[in-house]
Amino acid sequence: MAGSVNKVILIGNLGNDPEVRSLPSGGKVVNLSVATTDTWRDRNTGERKERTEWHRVVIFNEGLTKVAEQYLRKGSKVYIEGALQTRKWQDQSGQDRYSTEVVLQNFNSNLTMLDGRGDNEGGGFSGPRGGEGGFGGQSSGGGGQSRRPSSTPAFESGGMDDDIPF
Amino acid sequence: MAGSVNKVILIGNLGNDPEVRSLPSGGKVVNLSVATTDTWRDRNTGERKERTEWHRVVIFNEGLTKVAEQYLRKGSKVYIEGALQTRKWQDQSGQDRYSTEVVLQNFNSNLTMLDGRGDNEGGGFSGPRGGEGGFGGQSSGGGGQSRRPSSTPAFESGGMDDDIPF
Amino acid sequence: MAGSVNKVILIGNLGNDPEVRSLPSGGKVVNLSVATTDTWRDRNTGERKERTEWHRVVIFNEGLTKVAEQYLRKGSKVYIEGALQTRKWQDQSGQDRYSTEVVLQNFNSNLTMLDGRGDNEGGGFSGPRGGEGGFGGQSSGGGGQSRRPSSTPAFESGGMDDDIPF
Amino acid sequence: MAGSVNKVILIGNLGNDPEVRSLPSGGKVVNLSVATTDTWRDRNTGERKERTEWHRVVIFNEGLTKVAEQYLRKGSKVYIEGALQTRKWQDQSGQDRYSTEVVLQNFNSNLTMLDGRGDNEGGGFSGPRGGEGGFGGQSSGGGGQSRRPSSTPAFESGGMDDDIPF
DNA sequence: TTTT
DNA sequence: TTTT
Repeated sequence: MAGSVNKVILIGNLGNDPEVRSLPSGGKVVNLSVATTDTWRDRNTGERKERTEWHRVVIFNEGLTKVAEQYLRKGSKVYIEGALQTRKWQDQSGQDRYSTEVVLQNFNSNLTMLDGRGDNEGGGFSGPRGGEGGFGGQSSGGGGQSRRPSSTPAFESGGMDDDIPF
Repeated sequence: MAGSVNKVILIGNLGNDPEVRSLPSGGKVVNLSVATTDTWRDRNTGERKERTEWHRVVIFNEGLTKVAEQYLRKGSKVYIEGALQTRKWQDQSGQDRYSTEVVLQNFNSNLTMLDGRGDNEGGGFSGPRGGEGGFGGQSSGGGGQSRRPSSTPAFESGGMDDDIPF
Repeated sequence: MAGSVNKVILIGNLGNDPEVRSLPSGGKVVNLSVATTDTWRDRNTGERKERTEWHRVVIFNEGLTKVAEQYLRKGSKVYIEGALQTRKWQDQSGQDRYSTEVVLQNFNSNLTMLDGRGDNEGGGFSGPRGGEGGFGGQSSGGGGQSRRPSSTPAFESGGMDDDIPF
Repeated sequence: MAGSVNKVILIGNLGNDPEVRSLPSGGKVVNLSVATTDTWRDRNTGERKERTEWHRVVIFNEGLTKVAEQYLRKGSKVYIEGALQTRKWQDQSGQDRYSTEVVLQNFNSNLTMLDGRGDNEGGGFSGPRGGEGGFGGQSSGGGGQSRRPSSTPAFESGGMDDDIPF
């Protein structure tokens, strides 16, 4: 159909290091688990509420898989732009199951690291962005994750949820 | 967590009439099934490919449930802005299952009908939009589905503006 | 800088036919004037208010200039995704002036026609989209402005899909 | 008009402290100057290029003016969601001039601070977000700009997160 | 004027 | 200048 748009925009933190898999074709696929958290005050009681949502993100775009592999780590804050896709699979009993993922496949995807350096003393970094001369995917990598592995954190666990479907 | 964004933007068509359910609270929930379709040319064969994605949309926002119920029908083209949410449920065998939906619950949601009138003879229409005086959700409904022309409301025309800078 | 996002999303109507200019380089630039209108009810008086905003859109992306030139006309409804850019120029008295435009230059841009056919009896339609095999810009063109019926491209009908997973 | 969308999404840094002005009505308006930067490699020379765009952002939304005033400072990184608006004014010579701004006025706006703490010694952090019980605008404020340590809000500390399921 |  |  003409006139279709399918876009997801997320800003959140990685729950784990990126999972990188190699494809037979030689390419790579990267899976991210990204948390977004809404907090609000209960209209009646006034108490602070919180709900964390976990998003399964799959990166096929070549430039973006590199950014993810090199710069992202557990705890990294990212901006993600992709498309919703529901994949069908069979569970062990042969039953049909569905998983919905945020897919970064084409040029109309984006992955940008939002973590500044914790210890921003002068250096800096600016990863490759597929700008006017780009390669099919805008990307921007941020530095400094590997330099502070021990301080990874920083994002608050909201009551963890057992209910995660993937 | 602070600094979180969870946003989905869709433009697509309804695969069915909206499903409206009443809640014990007196409120209503509306479910939509929205199709988006990507088409592209195969890099190698050059043939035209197409993939349709179906999105489950759930509307809790009161203003938007009204718009959906009144104006949307099977085939309607809509602009939707909501958030990704994965819900856990049990299937008949008691097994955990998960469904990911696009939820329109809060002010930061939007539902706009994009169908002009197929036979644009006369009426016009501009539904309620929660603008500056809004009620917690921006909405704009359009009439003119040819299946219910008689219910197309006729609003007045907007005047021209001299102040355009180009 | 890393970690930057500059994105504009518009759905509106063209106030005029697209203005196409050829560049010395052989490329083309297309300018669109796009109107978006907000309507709301005055909080106090309850009367209906309306404000129309005009947006200057500039298309450099090659695939999208073609879509604009071929399919868009005065009145066309479009979905646009681009970036904000402010350009400096000198007026006749040599004074500096600034114009802010929505620029569609790179892959991270999109232009999709949202007009169904005015006389939508039967045919569907599916324009070219720069999908996985795209050329640096997602695009979807639609025909059928009633003002130029003769040039309406005849694309095949996209039928409804049985594969709905819910 | 129905079927209109006017949305701007920015992630960038403040070039200056927010400018806060009080209105006769008792309300406040906050102006931000936000930079976004695109970097790319020149297709021919291969050298790194950069273009910084400055955006004028105007916040009328009450909840968001508070967030801006309390938490944002020169250098802060922010996520902004608003609408494009062009304003007409007269320069000293009485000539018409136009300024295009990103306006955060209604519920369909958002302002979220993206700066983690520069010196991440201590805690996590979670600012207020106008969720389901919000006041007409989603907001998230973050503290910890090192330039005003004394005003760093003391939010509860986030624990380490062993619980992430994937 | 920011940031990298 | 559009559209409703």
